[in-house]
Amino acid sequence: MPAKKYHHGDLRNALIKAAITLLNTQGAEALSLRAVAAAAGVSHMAPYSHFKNKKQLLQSVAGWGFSELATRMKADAQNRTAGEHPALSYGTTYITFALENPQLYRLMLGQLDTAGKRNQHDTAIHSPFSAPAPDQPNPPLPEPDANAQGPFALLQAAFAEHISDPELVNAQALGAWSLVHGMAALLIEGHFCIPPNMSIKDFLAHAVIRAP
Amino acid sequence: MPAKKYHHGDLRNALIKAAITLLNTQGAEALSLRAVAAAAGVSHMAPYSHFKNKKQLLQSVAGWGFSELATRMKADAQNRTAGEHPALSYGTTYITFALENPQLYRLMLGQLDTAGKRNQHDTAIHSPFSAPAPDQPNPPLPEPDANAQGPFALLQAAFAEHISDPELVNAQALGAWSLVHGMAALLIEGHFCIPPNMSIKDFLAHAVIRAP
DNA sequence: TCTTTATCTGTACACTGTAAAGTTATCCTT
DNA sequence: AAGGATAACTTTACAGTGTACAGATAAAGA
Repeated sequence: MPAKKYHHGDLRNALIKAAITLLNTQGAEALSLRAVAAAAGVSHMAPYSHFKNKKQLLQSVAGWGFSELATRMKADAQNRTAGEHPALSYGTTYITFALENPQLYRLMLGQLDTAGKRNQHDTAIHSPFSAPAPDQPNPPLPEPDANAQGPFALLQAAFAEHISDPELVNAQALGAWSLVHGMAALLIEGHFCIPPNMSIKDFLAHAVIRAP
Repeated sequence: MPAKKYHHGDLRNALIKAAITLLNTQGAEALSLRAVAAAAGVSHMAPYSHFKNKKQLLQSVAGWGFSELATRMKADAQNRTAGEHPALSYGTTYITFALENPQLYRLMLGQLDTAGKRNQHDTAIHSPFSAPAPDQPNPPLPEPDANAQGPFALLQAAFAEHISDPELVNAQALGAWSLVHGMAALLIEGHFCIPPNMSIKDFLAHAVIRAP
């Protein structure tokens, strides 16, 4: 293993990794570009060889998180018990991930928007439900995988099995996504807790509104 | 009207107002303490006479927003058509508010947590669904009102009418809250749009999951 | 070997939040 | 009305931030 080279060799991924470590240990406030560089053992300007600016580094971190989340969602969905609705599986994985990685999840949410200046036609949803595509150039960290069919499409397909109206299918899928997304956000901010005698999956199932 | 006094007289509220204006015109990135002070026509240290630090100013801004939102929710809920579920009314108002004030809403979300350092027992939910209590000392801006019964309690009561199990009532109310919260967040980040031929209320009603 | 090029360092600057001390006006007592 | 206490505001100062620019270094190709 190379001890201390001038050219790091894999600085880009090392920076993302360092950022995640820093995030988990010191919190989001301490996540400065300089601190990340120092944690990776390079000068505070080295990151600019691999990222346009701080925001782009954070987006790469978020992208890695989304990629990781998508991988887990896919895996859990395949292992689910027969007859279980895919949405329940996805949602449980999603919420579990958020609760296990609150700092990272918060950062992911923060990088979701296009920095406020939403320009014309960026349909790139960049979310767990439409495949992240973390970054274009270098291959990111372990690179879970770039699956063509995002979870959201599968979600729609699941609802389409019992509903004919395509607009209703869409609304239902978006409703499921919204519910899970909102619940994760409220949970990690501590606005309520899941009753200790319930699993996340049970609670999620109970939280689905019974239409009158 | 006083032209230019050394003692502003109402600087605290002027700062909150200036912050909101700055937020809507220049965006969140430009919302520095110094910029807010300058917009209010005072030195950059003047805010420290009224706020402990920047975070406290932002929390007051968020608090004003929550107060405003709660007022609207209450008003709309009272004017709703007979038979309409309170949750649908609340949700529509909530989402409408978020879409009309995306910058403010984002800031409100960001100030929701206890700055990451969630300490032991802060049950203070500080959200639209449990009354904001924007700040303790000075009376904030127009001060909509401090209603004892928060929207969330009313939400629970509405579900309790048709459901007996109290734990299920709670889960349903939290599910409704999560759905609305998540949908608002996803909408303002542009992850999907409400079909142009649908009202927010219609879409929300269609998004409620039809349990199998 | 020499040149090119990507990667990393050093220096510099504008801007941020905030600490400390000084200034000014208002209020409260007499 | 005089004078002192106090709250509101200003000035100065400093460490930390993101980033622009120019230079140093090492790897790769000629």
